Amino acid sequence: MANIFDVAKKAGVSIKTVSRVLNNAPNVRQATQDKVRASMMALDYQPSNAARELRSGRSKSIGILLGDPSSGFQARLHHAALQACSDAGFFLTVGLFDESADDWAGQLDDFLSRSRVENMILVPPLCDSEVLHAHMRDRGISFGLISPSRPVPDAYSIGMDEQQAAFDITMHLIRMGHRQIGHITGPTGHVATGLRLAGYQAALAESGIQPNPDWVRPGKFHFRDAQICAERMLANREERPTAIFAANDEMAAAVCFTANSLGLDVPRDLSVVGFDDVAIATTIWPPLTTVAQPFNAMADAAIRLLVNRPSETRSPPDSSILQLEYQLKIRSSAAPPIHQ
Amino acid sequence: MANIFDVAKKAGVSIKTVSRVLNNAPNVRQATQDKVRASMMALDYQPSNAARELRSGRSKSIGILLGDPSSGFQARLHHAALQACSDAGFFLTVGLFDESADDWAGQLDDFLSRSRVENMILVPPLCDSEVLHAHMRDRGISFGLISPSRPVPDAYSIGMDEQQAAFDITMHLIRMGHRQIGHITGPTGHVATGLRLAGYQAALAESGIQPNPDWVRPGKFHFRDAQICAERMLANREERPTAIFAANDEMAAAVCFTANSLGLDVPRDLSVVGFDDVAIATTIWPPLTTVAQPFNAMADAAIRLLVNRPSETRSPPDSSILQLEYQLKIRSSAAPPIHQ
DNA sequence: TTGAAAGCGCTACCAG
DNA sequence: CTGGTAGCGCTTTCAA
Repeated sequence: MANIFDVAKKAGVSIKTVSRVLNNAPNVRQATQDKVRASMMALDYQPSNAARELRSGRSKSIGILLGDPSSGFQARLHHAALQACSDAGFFLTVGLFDESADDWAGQLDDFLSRSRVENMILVPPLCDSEVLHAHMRDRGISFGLISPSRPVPDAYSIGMDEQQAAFDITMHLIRMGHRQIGHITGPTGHVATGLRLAGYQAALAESGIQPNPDWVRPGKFHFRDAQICAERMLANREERPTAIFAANDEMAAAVCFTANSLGLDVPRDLSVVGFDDVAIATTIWPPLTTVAQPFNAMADAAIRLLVNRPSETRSPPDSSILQLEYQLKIRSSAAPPIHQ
Repeated sequence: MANIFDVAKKAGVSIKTVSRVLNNAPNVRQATQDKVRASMMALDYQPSNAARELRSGRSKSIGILLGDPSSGFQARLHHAALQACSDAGFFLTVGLFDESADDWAGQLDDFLSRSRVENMILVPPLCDSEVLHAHMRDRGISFGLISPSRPVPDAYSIGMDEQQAAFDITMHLIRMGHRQIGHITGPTGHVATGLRLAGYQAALAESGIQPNPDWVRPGKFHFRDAQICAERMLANREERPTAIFAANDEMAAAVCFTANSLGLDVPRDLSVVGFDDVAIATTIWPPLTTVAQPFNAMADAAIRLLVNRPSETRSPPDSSILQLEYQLKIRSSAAPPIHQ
């Protein structure tokens, strides 16, 4: 494989000039640049990451810590990070993380030493750990947080307006004509749980709908728990919701499942909406109407901020969360209620 | 961060000796080794991958090409590869691959140039592409194939006995007392489809059960298609299967879904079994009885073979598939039929 | 069994 | 705007 000397020789310049072109340094005449680039092209030149990293001390990898692989949310974020890295010419170095183990800091340290990355992306629930933040600061690691509960000093925080999204999707149901709307929440203690619930409540309030406390139940983000919630909510044939908003897609799938087993057709007899837009939303049938989190945009933003930090954004991260645009995905799990 | 000179100085040896210890080279006295290791420990020394790679030309990364992120199968394999790499002290470099694009060879070349890996793992469907094999051979890349349809010269092939597994899980149903067993197949053209079907048929034959052609239907490995198959199979209340073996877990989930909507309880009125043991198998309720593919063992084996190649297994790969042990996961989606 | 020294491919300092 | 040259941290020949 060709190296920088080959390119320089072919272009009739010094290796330093080739290096400048490679790094988009200023002060290279356009004509020289073109010559160099042509030469690189002709030789199918690819710079050696190892050499660049060794010499510059800067790594072309961005680290991410991932836990539960069966979580659709993490899987989706993982894929988005992969995509974003690839687009930015970086590599993603994944550290498998045991969230249930005690030693979070130790696990982080091991990963940092082994991988030598200097940029990290943290996703929930790790992104809210102050111990982890402190360790990264100590080691001079820059980090981006995706969907943290609150911004963190010296870190880039990226998220979306979850409450507004929950409001919107509930309003979608209301505008279709639903007034009996249930909600299955996430686990207590999880920020998203509160935000999504608040959005749901605000939508009801704004529409003058009296909330029914029996129709708000805790599903812990799990299929099984949500199934039980749905059974309870739908048990009373006289008085049951015509629509259910589940705080994530796995739970929405569970609601569909339960409805079916009670002889209810989705969406004819019951509308169901979810949140996140992960794999299961389009695996099952009917596909779920849900809130699509801007996973790709979030990962892109995180990487761009991390990577452009010294030049473009020369300021240290401000202490706020960069809110990205979510999207309502209208699919077929929700429809107007049947009025008799 | 400490470097090899620091370690050498502290241990009172030359850097060459430290290097020998690092690489488990022979010809280092035990006492010297201990001294060096102690010194490494004390300084919290981590060798620089960049420097090692630059000098030796050998990379600590193993490449993998991944396509459809919503495929539970690929997601599971991805995670297994991550785990195996981490255990072996390697890094996994993922290339996002567009299986639906034409230019497979071009995509591979790009990845290879950019990443500079010299070891690759290929998973279905890429692992069966002869174009890809040829390109890797040309570039001197060693590669391991997971679940290829047939072994490939100069490559390590790893898989499991799919037909036997399909036989086993069908027999599991039969031993519970089922005699009316349906099967939903994968897409035609996919090796696993034929193997799993053959295992199913062999089990029926061995048990003297007359196969019912209406009860074998094509689900293409997709939830939606399988749902339609299940509706057809279960439509006839007089004459319908008491158990269905779906050729993957997503389709088994679809069968559960359909059964529910027809007022059938799983497993009381219908037993359902799947294949693969991916995330959805334990997300839904009841959890699926299924065949657990040895994902972790397959990834481990692939990496071990790739990495130990020069020394341990000095022979080039023999042209056979290393068959690993699968496991029947007995969960609650299958039970004995109710006899009246 | 150990050590001295060369050099992998690149970036960065300092000249010109 | 461009070039010479030192050196990142390690592995590897070659000697001892």
